[in-house]
Amino acid sequence: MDRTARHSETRYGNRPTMKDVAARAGVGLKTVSRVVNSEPGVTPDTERRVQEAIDALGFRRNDSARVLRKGRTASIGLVLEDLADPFYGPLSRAVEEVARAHGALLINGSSAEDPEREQELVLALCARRVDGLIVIPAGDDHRYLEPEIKAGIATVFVDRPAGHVDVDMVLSDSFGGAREGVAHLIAHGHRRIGFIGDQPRIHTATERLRGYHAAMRDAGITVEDGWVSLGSTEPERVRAAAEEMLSGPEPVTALFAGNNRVTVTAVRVIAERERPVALVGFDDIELADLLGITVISQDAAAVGRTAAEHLFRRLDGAEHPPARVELPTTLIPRGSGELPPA
Amino acid sequence: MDRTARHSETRYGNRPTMKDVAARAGVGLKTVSRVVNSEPGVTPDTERRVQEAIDALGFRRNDSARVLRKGRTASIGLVLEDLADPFYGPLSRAVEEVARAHGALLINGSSAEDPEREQELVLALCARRVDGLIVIPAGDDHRYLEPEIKAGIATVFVDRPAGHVDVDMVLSDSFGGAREGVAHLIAHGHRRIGFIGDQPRIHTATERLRGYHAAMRDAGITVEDGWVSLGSTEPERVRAAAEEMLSGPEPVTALFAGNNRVTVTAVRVIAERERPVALVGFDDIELADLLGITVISQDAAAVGRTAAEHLFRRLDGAEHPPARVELPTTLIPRGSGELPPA
DNA sequence: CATTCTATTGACAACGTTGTCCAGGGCCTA
DNA sequence: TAGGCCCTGGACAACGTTGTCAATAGAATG
Repeated sequence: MDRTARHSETRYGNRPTMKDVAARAGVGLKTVSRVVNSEPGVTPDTERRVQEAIDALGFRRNDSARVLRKGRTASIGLVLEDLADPFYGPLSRAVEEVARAHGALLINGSSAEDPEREQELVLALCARRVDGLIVIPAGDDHRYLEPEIKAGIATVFVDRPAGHVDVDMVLSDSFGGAREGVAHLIAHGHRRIGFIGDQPRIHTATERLRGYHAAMRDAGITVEDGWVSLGSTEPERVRAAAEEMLSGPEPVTALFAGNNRVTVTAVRVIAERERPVALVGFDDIELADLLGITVISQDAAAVGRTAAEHLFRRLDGAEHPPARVELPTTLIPRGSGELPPA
Repeated sequence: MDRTARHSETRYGNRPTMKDVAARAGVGLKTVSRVVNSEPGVTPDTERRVQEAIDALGFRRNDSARVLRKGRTASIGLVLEDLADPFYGPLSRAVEEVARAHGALLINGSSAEDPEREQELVLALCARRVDGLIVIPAGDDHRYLEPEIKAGIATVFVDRPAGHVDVDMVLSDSFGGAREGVAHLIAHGHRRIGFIGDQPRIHTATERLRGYHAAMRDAGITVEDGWVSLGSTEPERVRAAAEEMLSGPEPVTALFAGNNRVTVTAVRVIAERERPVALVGFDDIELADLLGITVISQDAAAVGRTAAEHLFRRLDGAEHPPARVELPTTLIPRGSGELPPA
């Protein structure tokens, strides 16, 4: 028994290869390759014989080998925070659609807001030689990406900017959106307005807080201690923060929620209270219309689509310097943001 | 200029390989491989020299080549219906977590309920030689998978059964859940109950309908024409169906919604009406507690986790015949299902 | 000091595909 | 009928990695 046979015995599955197809069809290896890739230069008769052999053996081209040979994988990587978050589902789906239109597959990974896990995922994707990367960063230093980018892996950052590397970015106007939302509350008579947001190391969280402060300053309102709370978006934490702001002798009369998860918890807390509390949330939520929740909406699908289109433009050879796109947000009044101060 | 050089010029990116690292470190190719894979038998000094070369060149192992050599890709494929659907986000995330625990990456694809697209995706994943597949089928004939399964690609079907192939399946108890939900409405005094579900070619849709019929039969109620509507879950279609059932001289007093998308639209339609209409929906929805919607809940994360664990058990060598797991559902009463008939 | 043993290292083939190039056969033209 | 050309098909190398095996050097042993 020669070495090859011994080895093939231990292999898993043992699928037919082009060589097997060629043998069965009585043609050369390259001819099979030509048929599989619809290359010209094969007589209809030969093609038929090859096709029959392919069907009979259940042959399927091994894309790993193809990738190795061609250098391109026709796949892109998407690293986001949590696929289970309703904001990222549509974003991911939009990326997938664009990828599909370009004949590429999508490899997905969730960082769970952990910078180390983000890096681990990104590098694993690079080792797979994905053609491009779309990253919603968890960390704030992405110098580890430099060799990858230099090596030609196109990269687009989404939702939050990249740290210390010069790449394309697609962001939502967090600052402007939050400012508009808070100004909306002020326009409806509120002056004591609370802000509950995500952890301060997350860029969008601080941007939205900046928008809050800007709106307050514009209205000449001094933000008091205890009106602002940044931290995890765990329901318990948010609940505690909200209840704190809504209690005491001089409670806030309105809340601005820094993202969809905060909004959900805020709605619950407010629903339990007697006194009405105005609320504007960043990010739209399903059924928010029925609950009458006023939100600052960002179009997750549009963000994903834009990012993916940028990426593929790069892959198709676009050479312009890295661009930073900022997508606008929309205020959708539905009632909760138009309540007067109690 | 020789052929190699000419070719490498046209290559994209041109990353350093182990050969380059070896040359720089002044060692043999295999020694680099050993260092990269933490294999034993390398002196600390050599290892340091290699590591320096790796860092200096920004080398990253090419996993495509590795896969080709080793036969395993350490990646699994997940084909579902629509990543943007809130039911699939948590499912997908759960699969990802299990995959991560096994050191595998997840490749994702949405079939958009199109059987052809499902097949296309599945075969593309097979060509990538994913180690395993988790499929939420759109079509009802999966014989095209036979060569793949025979070739050793482990496969688990989720949410809906496979057609004409014998594989592992993880399902929710659609029949039992729907039956329980409808019985719940009957127990609260309803007899005229409408059922709005997904397209009849989708297995869960017919199973849930079967559950509806069973509950009605158990209660000795004859289902009248016009109480049942299966079709697309587009809001317009569902809205039309609901309004039809709720109009006329003898309207239904309660609705059973066949999935989350139907529920959402049903809630909207009911909210617009004066007369209260009872509602039970299949699948839980975010904020359903605040809206007081009674649902039959299936744990999407548990479904995903179970499926992924089955898959990896197979990949680890489990040989038992294909199993069919059915996960139970839970009735969560929140008000809408406990309304008496108007 | 000769000999055996072990630890370290590298040469080489192979994984399955695609790009390059050459051979052979048929056809056309003069 | 000879010469040239085009069309089809196949042999071969290369992609970057890992498994196998052999070679070398140094240590240990007698």
